[in-house]
Parts: sequence; C-alpha cells; structure tokens
Amino acid sequence: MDLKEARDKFIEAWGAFGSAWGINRSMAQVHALLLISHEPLSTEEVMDQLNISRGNANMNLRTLIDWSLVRRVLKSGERREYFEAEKDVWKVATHITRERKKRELEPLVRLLDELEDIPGSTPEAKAFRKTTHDLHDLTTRLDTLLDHSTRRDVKWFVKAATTLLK
Amino acid sequence: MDLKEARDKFIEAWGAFGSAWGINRSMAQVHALLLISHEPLSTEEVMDQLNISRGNANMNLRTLIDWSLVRRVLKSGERREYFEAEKDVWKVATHITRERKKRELEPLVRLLDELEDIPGSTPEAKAFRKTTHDLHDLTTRLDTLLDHSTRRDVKWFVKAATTLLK
DNA sequence: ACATAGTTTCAATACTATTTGAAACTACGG
DNA sequence: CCGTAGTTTCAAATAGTATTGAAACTATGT
Repeated sequence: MDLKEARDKFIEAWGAFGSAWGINRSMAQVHALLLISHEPLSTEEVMDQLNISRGNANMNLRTLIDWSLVRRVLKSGERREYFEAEKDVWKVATHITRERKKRELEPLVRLLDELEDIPGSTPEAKAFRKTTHDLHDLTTRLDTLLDHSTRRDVKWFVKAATTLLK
Repeated sequence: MDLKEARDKFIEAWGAFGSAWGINRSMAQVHALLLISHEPLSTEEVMDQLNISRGNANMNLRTLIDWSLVRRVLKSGERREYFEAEKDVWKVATHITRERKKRELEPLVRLLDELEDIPGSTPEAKAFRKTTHDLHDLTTRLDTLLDHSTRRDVKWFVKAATTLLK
C-alpha cells in the first residue's frame, strides 16, 4: 500500500469513526487530513484534497477550532489563513471528551437531577424513581470521572487505570 | 411536575442522548420506556405509548435484545411476547460499552495496525506514520481498558478510578 | 476610495437514515 | 387443515442532516 492510498483510507476511516460517534463526516475528515499533514493547510487546500465546497470546509474548520482540535496559523507576509491540527493524540482525546461531556452528558445529569423527586407511591412512580435515581448516580460519577481525567492528564490516567485492571 | 410529564421528559431526553451517541432515537426511546416501566410491555403497548409503527417497534426491540439491554418475557398462558429492560444501570453501561467497542473501536484499531508501516522518508510519510502510530497506541490502550472494565465490573472500575483521581 | 484577496453566511439542494404500513410469514388451538 | 393472533420483512415515503455555491461581507494594500 502506498502513502496516498493509506492516507485516503485513514481519512475515510476517521470520517466513518466520527459519524458513528455523532461527529459529522466532513468535520472528521478535515480533522484527519490536518492530523496527517506535516504542515498547515489553507481552506483552499482542504477543499481540493477532500473535494468539498468552500462553505463546508470553512464551517468545519471553525468548529474544529471551537473544539480546540485545530489552530489558526498565520504565515508572515501572507494574508491567507492556514490551519494545523493538535498532533498530541492525548490532548486530542481530552478536548473531544470535554466537549462532548459539556454538550451531552451535563444536560442529561441536570435533567435526571430534576426528575429525582417525582412524588407518587404507585408501582409506576416507584419504578420511575428507581431508574432515574440510579442513572443519576451513574452519570454523576461518570461526569466527575471525566472531569478529573481531563483536568489532569488523560495519558497518565489511562496508564494508571490499565495497571489497576491488569 | 407530575409523573406522566416526567416520564415523557425522560423518554425524550434519553432519545436525544442516544442520537448524539449514534444510537437511533426510536431505539433509545423504546429503551427508555422499558427502563421506567414497572412491568414488561408488549410490542403493541410500546407502539401506542411512543406513537411509532409496528415495524419500527419490532425492529428496535430486536436490536435492543441483540445488545442485551432488553429481554423477551413470556407470560404463561399468553401467546404474546412481552419485553423488559435490564434495570441494573451498571450492566446497561457494560452492555452498551461492549457493543460499541466491538462495532466502532475494534475496526479502527485494526486499520491503524495495518497503516503503521507505510514506507517513505518524506516529511509527509513521517508525519503520517507518527500520527497513525500514536493513534494506534491510544486506541489499543482504550480497547484494553474497556475490555477489562467490562469483563470485570464497571461499577467497581468507576469507583476505583474515581478514587485514583481524587 | 477602489480593487483585490479572502472569509462567512445561508437558502436551496442533495443525501442519508429512519419510519411506515401493508403483505408475507409463522405457530398455535381447535 | 383452517382460522386466528401474532411477528417479521422490506420497498416506498418521510424526515432529518449535511453540503453546495453564490452573494454578502471584511480586511488589506495602493
């Protein structure tokens, strides 16, 4: 397999992986492209290499910057903006985890918190309280866990946890 | 807030949560409904309570059974099938984790493994090798971690890991 | 103040995934 | 066997998301 082929496979796979996790395909592909590029790319280059439109490229680059997965780079004497990906995969994992925790886990925890004290003594009400209470406990713990593991160092955490489980 | 309202909110939220994580909305909602029901429900009851079609209900119930999140229950003397959800949320977390690891993480690890030894000494080739190698390392570790934490007991793991981070 | 290079926005469109609903199938009781 | 209650399948319709592309906008150099 040559480099070009390998790069295409990687971009495709990262795109598929992303969509399975609720991150849109193009965004994941732009990210993949920047991850494997040895130097920053312009919007134009991203468009060309992935065959996507300017609007699409622009929008996803902005979102990636929002997520702290990509940085804007200015080359001196050039007006055009270039983009480079964060290459430290442990940081990448941290940023993605944080972002998703914020967007998806936290709202759920808040709702479960509200739902914990619904009154009623019917079997339905009891079943409901038990489930929401248990889920609240689980999601809160997960939230705390992710919080600590991203505030510190994911790399260290994964290594320590792996040892713990061996 | 009364019970009915709370149940609806929970079903809606669990559906939204699911779709953000690549699990389709109806499947997540059927799961939510069964999680908060104090007794098993039939396909018919699921259809009625969620306003979804028979085909949809049937298909998602099967998938939930596949994922070990729901069990088929036969009431003696009745021909109709009933369904009940696994109520232990830690087991639920284990089953979901396993399934997603199998479907999404493992294929990625396999691909990265293949891509690790692409030849070439250009900066492009080097950057490519570094990224895929690092990702391979990260995903492999994560794979191992999830493997052990689901083979043992997620509950125990989350507690231990939390202590580790405190 | 104008021309130029570049970025952003957004309505229209294309694409993908989900859902429906009706027909085919299956199994059971009489 | 036949009728009935129930389940499964799947092509077609629908709903939901992502993408395009052109126009509006912004900044820069002369």
